[in-house]
Amino acid sequence: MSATIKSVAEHAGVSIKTVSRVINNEGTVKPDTLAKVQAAIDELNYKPNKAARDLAGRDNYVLGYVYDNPNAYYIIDMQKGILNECRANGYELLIHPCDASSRDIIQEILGMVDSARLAGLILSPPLSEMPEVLSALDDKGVRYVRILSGSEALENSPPCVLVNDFQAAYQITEHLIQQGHRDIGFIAGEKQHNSTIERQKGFAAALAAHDLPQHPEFVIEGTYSFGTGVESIEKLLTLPKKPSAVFACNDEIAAGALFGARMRGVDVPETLAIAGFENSPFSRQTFPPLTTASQPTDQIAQRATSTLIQSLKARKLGNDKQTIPAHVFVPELVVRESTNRS
Amino acid sequence: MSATIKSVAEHAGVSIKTVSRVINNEGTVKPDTLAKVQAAIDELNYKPNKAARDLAGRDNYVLGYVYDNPNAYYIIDMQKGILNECRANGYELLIHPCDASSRDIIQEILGMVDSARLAGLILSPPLSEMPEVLSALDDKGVRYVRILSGSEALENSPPCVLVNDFQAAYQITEHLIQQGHRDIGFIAGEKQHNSTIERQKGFAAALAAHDLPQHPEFVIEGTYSFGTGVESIEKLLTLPKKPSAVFACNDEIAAGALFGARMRGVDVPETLAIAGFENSPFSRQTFPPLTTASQPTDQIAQRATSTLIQSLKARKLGNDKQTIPAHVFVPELVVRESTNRS
DNA sequence: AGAAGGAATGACAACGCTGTCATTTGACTC
DNA sequence: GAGTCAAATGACAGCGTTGTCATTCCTTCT
Repeated sequence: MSATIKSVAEHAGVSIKTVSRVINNEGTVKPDTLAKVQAAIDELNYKPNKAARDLAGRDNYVLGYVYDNPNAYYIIDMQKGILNECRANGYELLIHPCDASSRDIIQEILGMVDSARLAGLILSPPLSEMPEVLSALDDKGVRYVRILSGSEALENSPPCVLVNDFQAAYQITEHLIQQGHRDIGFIAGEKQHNSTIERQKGFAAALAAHDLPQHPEFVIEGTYSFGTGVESIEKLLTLPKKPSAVFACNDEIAAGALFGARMRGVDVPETLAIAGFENSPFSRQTFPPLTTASQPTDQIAQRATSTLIQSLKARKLGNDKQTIPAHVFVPELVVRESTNRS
Repeated sequence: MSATIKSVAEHAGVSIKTVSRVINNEGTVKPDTLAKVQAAIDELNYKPNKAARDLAGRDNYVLGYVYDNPNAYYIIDMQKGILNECRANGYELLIHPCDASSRDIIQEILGMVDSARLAGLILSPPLSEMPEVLSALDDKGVRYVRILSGSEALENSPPCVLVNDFQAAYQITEHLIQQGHRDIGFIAGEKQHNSTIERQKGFAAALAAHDLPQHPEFVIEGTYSFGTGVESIEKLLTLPKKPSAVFACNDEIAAGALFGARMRGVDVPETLAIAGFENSPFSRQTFPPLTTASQPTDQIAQRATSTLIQSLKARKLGNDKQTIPAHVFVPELVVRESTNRS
């Protein structure tokens, strides 16, 4: 059906191998030969057969994105960013949603890497933070890049991209303080997630920096879900001394908190200010819209992918020991009506 | 690294080809040979190399999902359903978000099919409703399954799975009428989408069936977006005669309408009832939660995928002319507080 | 017991590409 | 103008599977 490398070679009057060199940008082809080959490729509308490349070559142009995250907006943005970078570099993407709490999650991932001969994996939280998964991948020699919460990568760690949740949470909290709030509640996501930990640290640090007391009873543990928001606000608003503002660990919790406040007839932001985190689309669609921290998920994903591809290339060229510096993203404060008592 | 078919063959004391027969369930293997081979496969933890299969075989175990849809929840559910079926049948999935309005969308899709040697494509709206895309695929002989709005498939059409938007919209409208509403607004999505057309027809049919007048000024055209909801409600609420209920073409529009109503201080559902469509997660997360029609997106996707795989098998066996009957899904009415003036 | 014929199995080429290594080309030196 | 050497190109095997066709093994029938 479609043109093969052989037909291109004949068309251009060169050997198959030379065409292969052109396709792979090996750089050792004379300019006019290159032009001839390019012309033939264009004319025949030739596309390399991925299966054949994968089979013949050492390296395989397929990346995998493994995730367990109920947040549809996050996943879609991740996919978008990854795909952008994949397309630019001739890679394909296999997606693999999974259940991180499943007993044989490791076998599942390893099996997938094996059967699809993946070149590398992109890992986002919570999978990127599970030591047993990482060490299984290390043992097998599977390349991967991690996206995770933090501000500094460990020495000699596998490549990663960081999101500075601490700083962003600090800023959000500081914004609430500047609005005059002194009693600020905190609603946490899953407490084993780094993002939760970092955000809570940022929150506490901002309070401390402004000499405000920490109220343990103002900190509610939960999950990254709407339901947690609803329930937590219930708890906070029935306290003898109530907070006047709440920082929710993500927008979904914040939306739940907003819902809960409304059910109890509490006005937002007049009586209670609510801030979220993530800048997901619905932070703009609640009433009132949510103050939040904007996390450029697609850019983070794209950066992670380019980092992975870079590390793959480094390995191919043999300089495997080279460490790729981790890029750090800092989510930006976005102020909207939910905290704006003007 | 990983075991090859050859090692399995040696381990089991049979030929490579026999192992291949086992892997592919060809059924012409004696039970005890089969058991021996299976044991060897399990013991060596052998996984067939996809690239090699794709290269050697006629058929390729990779499906593609091409979509252009801003609705993250919809896409994630689609992916989930497709992947379920893919895994059950040993297929891989390549996802390809794209811009349906792009000039060379057809070349883009064809190129993707070519270079990844896709076995078949899954198409959801709006791509599944674009004649130029479909005929390009037909010309190229690319197999695909469509998901689209309707209640009956055309004769001899390529395989598809239908969603009966008409009937669901009829039910929602009837529900509003039963709540005592006589002046009901309608906010449409993109008017070229079949789903919009069918939902509007269902709406009109229900009004007619209950001898209610059609108010053209109550019908607002827009897009499937939050913004449309906000703007449309503005238009409807400034009419000399206002509707007492609104049927929005999807949940996102409905959420926007709710937002708009709230901005104008209009109580929902007391003064204005609002219904959406889709049962996306945030229809449960607005205040008050939205009445809607539940569309089992992941099941629809799974069904579409199994239909595609079935049609692929049929072609392989030569009985290509066999038409696979289209399955019809009817979204179910879900009543929540946004229309419930009790 | 031998023939016949279908079921089960195997040998081998082929799929389209890349890696290795050999060969050719051409620029430069003396 | 012959010699040198790097750059450019090519010939060929091999990646792990499946398709084709040949072969072997049974079962059944005469």
